[in-house]
Amino acid sequence: MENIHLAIVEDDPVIRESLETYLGAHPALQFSIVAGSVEDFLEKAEKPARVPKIDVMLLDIGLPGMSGIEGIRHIRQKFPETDIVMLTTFEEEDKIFKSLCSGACSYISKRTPLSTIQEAIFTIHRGGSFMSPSIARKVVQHFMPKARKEEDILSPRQQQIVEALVDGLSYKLIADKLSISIDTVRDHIKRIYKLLEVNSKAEVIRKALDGDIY
Amino acid sequence: MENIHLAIVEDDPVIRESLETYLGAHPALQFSIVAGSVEDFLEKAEKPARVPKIDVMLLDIGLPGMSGIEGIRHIRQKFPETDIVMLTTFEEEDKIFKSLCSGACSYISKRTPLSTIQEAIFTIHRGGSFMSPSIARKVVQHFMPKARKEEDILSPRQQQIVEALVDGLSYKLIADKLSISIDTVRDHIKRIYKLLEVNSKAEVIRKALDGDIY
DNA sequence: GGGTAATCCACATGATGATGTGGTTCAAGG
DNA sequence: CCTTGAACCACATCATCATGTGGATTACCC
Repeated sequence: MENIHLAIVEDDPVIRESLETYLGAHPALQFSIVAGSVEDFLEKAEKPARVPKIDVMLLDIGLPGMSGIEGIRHIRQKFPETDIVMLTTFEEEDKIFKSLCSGACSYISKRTPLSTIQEAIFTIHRGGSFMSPSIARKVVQHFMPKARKEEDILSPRQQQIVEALVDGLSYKLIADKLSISIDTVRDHIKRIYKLLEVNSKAEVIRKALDGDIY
Repeated sequence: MENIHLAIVEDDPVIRESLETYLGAHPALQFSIVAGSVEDFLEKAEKPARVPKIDVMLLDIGLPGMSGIEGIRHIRQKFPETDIVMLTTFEEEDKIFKSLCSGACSYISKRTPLSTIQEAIFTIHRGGSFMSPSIARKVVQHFMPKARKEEDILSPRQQQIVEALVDGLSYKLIADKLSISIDTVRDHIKRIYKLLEVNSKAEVIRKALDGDIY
């Protein structure tokens, strides 16, 4: 099995060195770059004649200068093949999602034992993803049925109309599609607006796409 | 530590019984209901005078009768407190997401060792979530920056306009917000339509909310 | 220095959307 | 039996949107 090339970006020297020592001790793991900030990392990545190979990267969020989340974009630009693992003390939802949306592939709590982090690196390099359980829970909750404020307040017919609106159809096309008069379409939409407390197509589409309707 | 009450819905008797035997052997785990289909499960859940307690439920997808995914809704209606774990051979993306959207909290491959499944149950009962690594990867990829078809094709100003459209603002309000003439707003939007190859506000909002723009 | 692109603005026209009023039919429930 | 609500349709009016044509300024690149 080939070596896995790692990078760490972490400002706390204690954590950084303990990771470096523990993970570096494994024969299949080796460090390409160890940095204290994203800026530092990018600079070190420029230095060598040829760009170093990095398979998996451990990235802190709370960094001096550019935050880890901002850093993800820059790093992915230069290292599109690298799997980025956020390693952080915070489990705030918005940080988790911002990280994932920016392109991180895993999100691990710093409280996680080193041995588990090591396992995670192998898992990730195999094409998987490792999430701390509490973080995974937050992620799956994002898919879950929402609070259902509007649930069942729209009749089946009204839901069809909303679907059509979301598909970008005009009143005329909706009328054709559902084989009803355009005035009836207007009528439905009037009622939908009242029910959803909106007053434009745009807002309906937004609500629908945000999952605020069903 | 209190006992964890389990349920299994799985049509394959071999798998069902091996789970029952292995997991049931643990002193902290006990089975409330074991069923071969969702229908079977719901019937058994009705029988006793008082509704049985179920903390964690293992649910197969490929079931006779109602599929596991359909079943999630019915089960959550009756057992809103139960954490539902999909346990399945399939790792198809749409099934994963349909399950999560219906309210499953974890998704585990049947190839996973029994000991890991057992650990997962404890993790889940603690309020976490367990995903097989390959499945977790598919989940996080859903958050990742998309194929970037439209990336960078919109100028910063155009992106501001799109944002405003998504917020449901009219041309007039956008003009006020950006302190420009309404005709200029029209002008921007004309160009945006050409770039995105659409011809209505609705489609722009859809694209933006689907992440097809940035 | 001419080409290109982004931003800005104006005028005009037809299509679409938002909203109100008024009416019919049918099915479900008190 | 009568009310209520969903779904259906029509007419009317004003606002907003979609689209075209034409022009100005700035800035950057070859």
